[in-house]
Amino acid sequence: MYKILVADDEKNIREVIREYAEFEGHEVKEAVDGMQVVEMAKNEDFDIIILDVMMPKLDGFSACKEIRKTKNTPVLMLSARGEEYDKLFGFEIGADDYVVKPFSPKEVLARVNAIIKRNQPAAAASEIVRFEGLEINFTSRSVSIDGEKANLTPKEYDLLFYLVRNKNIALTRDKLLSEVWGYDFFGDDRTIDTHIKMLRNNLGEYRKFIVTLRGMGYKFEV
Amino acid sequence: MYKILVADDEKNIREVIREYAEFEGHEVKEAVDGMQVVEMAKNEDFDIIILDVMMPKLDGFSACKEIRKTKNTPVLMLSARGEEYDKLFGFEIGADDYVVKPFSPKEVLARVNAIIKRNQPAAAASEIVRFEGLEINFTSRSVSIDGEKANLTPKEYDLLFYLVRNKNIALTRDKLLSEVWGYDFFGDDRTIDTHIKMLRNNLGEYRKFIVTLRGMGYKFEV
DNA sequence: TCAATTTATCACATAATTATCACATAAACG
DNA sequence: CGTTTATGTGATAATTATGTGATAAATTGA
Repeated sequence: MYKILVADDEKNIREVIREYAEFEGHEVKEAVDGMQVVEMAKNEDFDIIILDVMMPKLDGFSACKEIRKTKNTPVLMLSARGEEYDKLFGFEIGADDYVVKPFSPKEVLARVNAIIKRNQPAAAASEIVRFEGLEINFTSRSVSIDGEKANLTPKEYDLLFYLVRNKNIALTRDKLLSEVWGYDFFGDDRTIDTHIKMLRNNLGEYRKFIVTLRGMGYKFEV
Repeated sequence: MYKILVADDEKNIREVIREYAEFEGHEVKEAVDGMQVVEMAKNEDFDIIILDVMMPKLDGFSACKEIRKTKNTPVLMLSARGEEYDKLFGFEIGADDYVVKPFSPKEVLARVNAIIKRNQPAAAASEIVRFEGLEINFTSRSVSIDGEKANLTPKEYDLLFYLVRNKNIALTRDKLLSEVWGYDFFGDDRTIDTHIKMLRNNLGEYRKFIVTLRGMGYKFEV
């Protein structure tokens, strides 16, 4: 069962997707404009967000960009034929896939399933991501650098994994502290800096992926 | 490592895919038209075939159909925007997935990986597994070390078997307790450590396979 | 039942990790 | 430029996690 957020100003579009998705056993929530979908996406974790390109208040592209500032939730774009193909095809705005209207709900759900599967590899398959020579295996809790096994401490793993799971998202020290150290940690902000330092040392040349956001925190940027 | 066959008449398309795929450690062969790809696909076993829709001599749809007469090799279709959407979306011709040009090689490889994983169900577990001189026979519930029968206690067998069945997967103490001891065991976490200790002692030099994941638990790593 | 075996827990030894501090360095700012 | 502020970093004490031997409790099998 997936949690799906559908954003479209046309009621019948939302309904046809809802109907089909619920038939497949998914949970569907709806948004009617770009502002609303951004709001909902920030406050709740969805497995996928389906965004119409043409929406009141905030268009789909901008909504997608806005969402991506805080979450990596997969996004499927819906566009009418002829609408700004280049943006769509370039995947510049960070959408995972798109469907051109008119579509069949079956088609949309097939893509939804494909995207989610791609983003949540089956339990059997190892969950591995790679950035150049930096390979991160979440399943086996291991990291290798140019094929060489890295030896990280527990906090370093936790920190790196969190950064990577939220890659390209700016993370404040507060956010990192509460997510990696736990809400009940009341120590010093600067503790993070030390762990970032150690993580960087362990990552060798791939320390470049960990970028400092002055006055804010850090992010893993690829 | 997968064997990938890329068929496209555009050289730069083939090259961009080859480059990215080889970076991921795959083997890539190329075909420049529909006839050639059918020929190659029939004579050699690939893990996946990437087919452009528009190709000289024989188009991608027909090539796919032709290949499917003799092989079930997964097929990923590449199509330019606007090309016969209906056929594509219907997956009528038996393609496993499709990507619309222009695409990012990353996107293509992500789909390649997804398709291959989907098509290679985990091999049936062999009743006997061997890691160097450590032989584990699940059927007869026995373990031998360099040919010498090891004498494990029931819990040691259970623990070892579980670790091995989940090799290369990080297992928390909680997970081990609930899976090996049972969900209704409410004892001490550290009990595991003692059993790991005894198991290690029994495995001799092959204790190296059992690695401690500090702050987390253990895993069997090969 | 009772001895043998297995299991769970404890206590202590050892090893690894972590948080913090102090100072160095770099960036931002007027 | 000099000042202020933020981040980088080495050192280290304190903390925490794991390894392990001993032992008590539980289970098994004759």
